[in-house]
Amino acid sequence: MSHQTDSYFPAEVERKWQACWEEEGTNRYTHAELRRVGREGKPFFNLMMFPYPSAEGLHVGNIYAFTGADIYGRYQRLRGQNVFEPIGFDAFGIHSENFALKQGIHPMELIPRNVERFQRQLRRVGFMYDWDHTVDTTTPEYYRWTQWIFLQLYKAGLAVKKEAPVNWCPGCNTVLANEQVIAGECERCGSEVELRNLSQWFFRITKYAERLLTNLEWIDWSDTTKRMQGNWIGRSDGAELTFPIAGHEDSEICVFTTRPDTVFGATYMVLAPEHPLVERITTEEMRDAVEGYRSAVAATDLVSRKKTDKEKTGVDTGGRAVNPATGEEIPVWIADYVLMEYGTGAIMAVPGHDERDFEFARKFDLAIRRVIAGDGEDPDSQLDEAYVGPGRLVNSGDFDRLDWEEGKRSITAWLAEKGKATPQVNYRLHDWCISRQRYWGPPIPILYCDACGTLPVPEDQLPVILPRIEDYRPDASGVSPLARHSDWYITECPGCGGEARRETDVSDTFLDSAWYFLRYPSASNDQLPFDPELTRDWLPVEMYIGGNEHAVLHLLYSRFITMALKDLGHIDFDEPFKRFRAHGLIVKDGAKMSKSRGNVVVADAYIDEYGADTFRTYLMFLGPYQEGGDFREAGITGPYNFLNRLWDTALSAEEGPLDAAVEQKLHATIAKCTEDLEVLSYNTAIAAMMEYLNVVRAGGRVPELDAVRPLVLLIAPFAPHLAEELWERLGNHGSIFDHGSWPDFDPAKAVADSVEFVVQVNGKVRSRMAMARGITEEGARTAALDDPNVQRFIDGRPIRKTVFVPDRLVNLVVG
RNA sequence: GCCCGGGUGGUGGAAUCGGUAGACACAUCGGACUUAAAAUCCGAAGGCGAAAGCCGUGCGGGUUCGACUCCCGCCCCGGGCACCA
Repeated sequence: MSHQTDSYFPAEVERKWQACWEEEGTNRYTHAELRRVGREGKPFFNLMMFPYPSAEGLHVGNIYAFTGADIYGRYQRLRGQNVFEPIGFDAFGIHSENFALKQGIHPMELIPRNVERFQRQLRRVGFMYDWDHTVDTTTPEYYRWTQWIFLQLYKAGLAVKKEAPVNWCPGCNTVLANEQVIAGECERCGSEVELRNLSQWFFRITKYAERLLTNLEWIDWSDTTKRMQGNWIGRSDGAELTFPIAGHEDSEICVFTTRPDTVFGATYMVLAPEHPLVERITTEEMRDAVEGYRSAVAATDLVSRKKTDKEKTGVDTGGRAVNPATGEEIPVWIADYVLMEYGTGAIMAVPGHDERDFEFARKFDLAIRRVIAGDGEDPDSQLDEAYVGPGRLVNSGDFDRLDWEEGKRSITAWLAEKGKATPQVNYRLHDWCISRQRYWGPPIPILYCDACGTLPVPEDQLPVILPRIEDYRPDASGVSPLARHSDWYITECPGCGGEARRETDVSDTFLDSAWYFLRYPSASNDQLPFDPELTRDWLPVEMYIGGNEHAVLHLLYSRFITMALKDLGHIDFDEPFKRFRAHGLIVKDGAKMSKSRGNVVVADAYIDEYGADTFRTYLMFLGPYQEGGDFREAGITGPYNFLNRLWDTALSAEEGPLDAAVEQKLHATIAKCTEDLEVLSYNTAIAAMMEYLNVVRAGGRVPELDAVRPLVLLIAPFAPHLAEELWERLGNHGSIFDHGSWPDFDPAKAVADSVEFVVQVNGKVRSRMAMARGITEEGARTAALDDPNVQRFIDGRPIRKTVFVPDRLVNLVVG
């Protein structure tokens, strides 16, 4: 029995410390503590993206993400920060609902079951979660405030109902936000998305487009994430130009262009088939053709409409517009390559300098005119394809010879003077459609009364409870299953006391997650969504770690909601997450893990066999955290052996002075780990600790206690249970995370006295020799010349030049 | 098509203000311990070569005393965007 206590049994150690953390409240704050620490301490809100609690249980991908975030939190805690690390469950939404339908279990039963299982699994991995501050978006206590946020936006005019062409998924029987449509398909079920005109609730995120974009310049986020958001917002600078319509002096065609410098080359125009002016400008002769084309386009779904590889189609309306620069009359066509939803739904076509227009002009034999000449081209150089590069203006009247950039400004100013141009900025970003014709979400808190019109549900009547209904399966009607329950949707009008109908759509699950970080500190507050004092002290979030798959969905929406709440006076910061870091994806055999591929790694078996500490360390050792890595079963024994050796070393260590070599390596290791943890370079930090342990144990020497004690702290963020146990066995009391602190290092001691010096002859390594740190060029050169092998390669030739890199190398250039 | 990220031993990966390529680990091989095996410990190892040495960081050029690192031109893989005017 006695030998047992000297061996590392992860299961035992982990059980012990998880129970201890639970009992002692090591990772929990009481309400009073949260308040006090927020006010007086060093509050550090360490956030990770809360999971969707699927029925399959915790995924290795989740564990990978959370482990990296937990390590960062534990590291900050050892550095003396008061770390608040909560977790919650994002359990509303189509995904849960579809799964519930498939299983035939009501989501109100399924979800709590999943959440419970997730909690159990999360505890096993040893995360530092404050289980007293958790959220579940499906509870009325939470979605009451999701509805409250909707109402605040509604009152501010940021939530509006409008009829619009929307993405309709025939598989899920609901609308989707643009962000949820991937290459024309539903990101959930893969069905081809259709276009439907429906009345929907939108959040006017486009009002914030510019602010969402410019703040990207200063927030401390992963570049990849910022770039994706920037592209998504898609600002483009140009001008709106007006083209009079021949024979209709009372109306004109307005177009958006980023190339006003090419207006002299606009030889025709194209309207989107849905454009309201089509009716007016179409001539009698063309009417049949135009109507035919319009109905054909209307019958086309969004997917094929937006395909770029199909041949261009279109019809001449017979109408003519006047090019405001040249005064020429040019034909007006309609074509489906012009989209109603972007810009003004109309373009001036410049076939000489736009690939799409070029292709169209070629097909329909429309005039192509060069107005930009690149290097080596003249005004008459033939155009075999659209020239979209830089150059100088040609065939452009008084503007000839101007550089195109200058041309943009000059022509816009010239046309503006004539009332034909306005500088204009456009964004690719669309308003956020938040209504869903589904069951499993928070009902949108709106009432319709025949007498009073559209009314918000009074705040004191929140939450609007999602009723338990059994027939929650959606149909193709375009209305929510809740609309089948008049006992629920018929209610009393708060305005006139008469009969009112509830809005039967529920809100998008991305609204639930767009504000959950505000809720954590105030998770149990039933008076307010977020306590003003706690919010002031704990927010914005110090560090947020999550996947880049949410770069343009969750992260953009969260920023928008935060800005809106600030403008409405509820919080005093613009940006919710001071730092955001995207982690990589963990894959298996080079492919994303998925049930359909059958390559999902189940964590439980590995934790059973090796323990959570090994599993955590292994995941972080796979590769750079921010790049992800390939899960290979074999590799796990590396970290496992390392932790075992650490255990044995710690328990066999003795009191005594440190060897010089060990001391130097110790300081170097602390320095390296500190640097690496700051930037989430976990794999190299682990490698440094392994190297250090190899030095401590080299040649079977007896390890010193002073060599081991700091290492226990360095490993603590990775292997918290093991660290606690060793900390205790080394004679300490209480949790290492409360009583230990991250070790300091002395930069002077981190470098060795002797360095291995390289001698090169003509840039090739010819010798290596140990030299004293700080050796002079002369000293190094003399030593180098003493070396017979170096002499052999110099071969009696004169030394033309000596290159000296202090403490690294000397290169003798001969010949 | 456009914008990112990446191509390094048998494998995962280290090292990029230009300065010892392959740290650390996996797998492999050899040794110790064991009746034996597992576990553990010690050691070897980029390729070619007996050795000296030569060659080696996706490919082709270039700059440099010196290039995984910088420049030019390509190829391949992963991600994002895409008739956005």
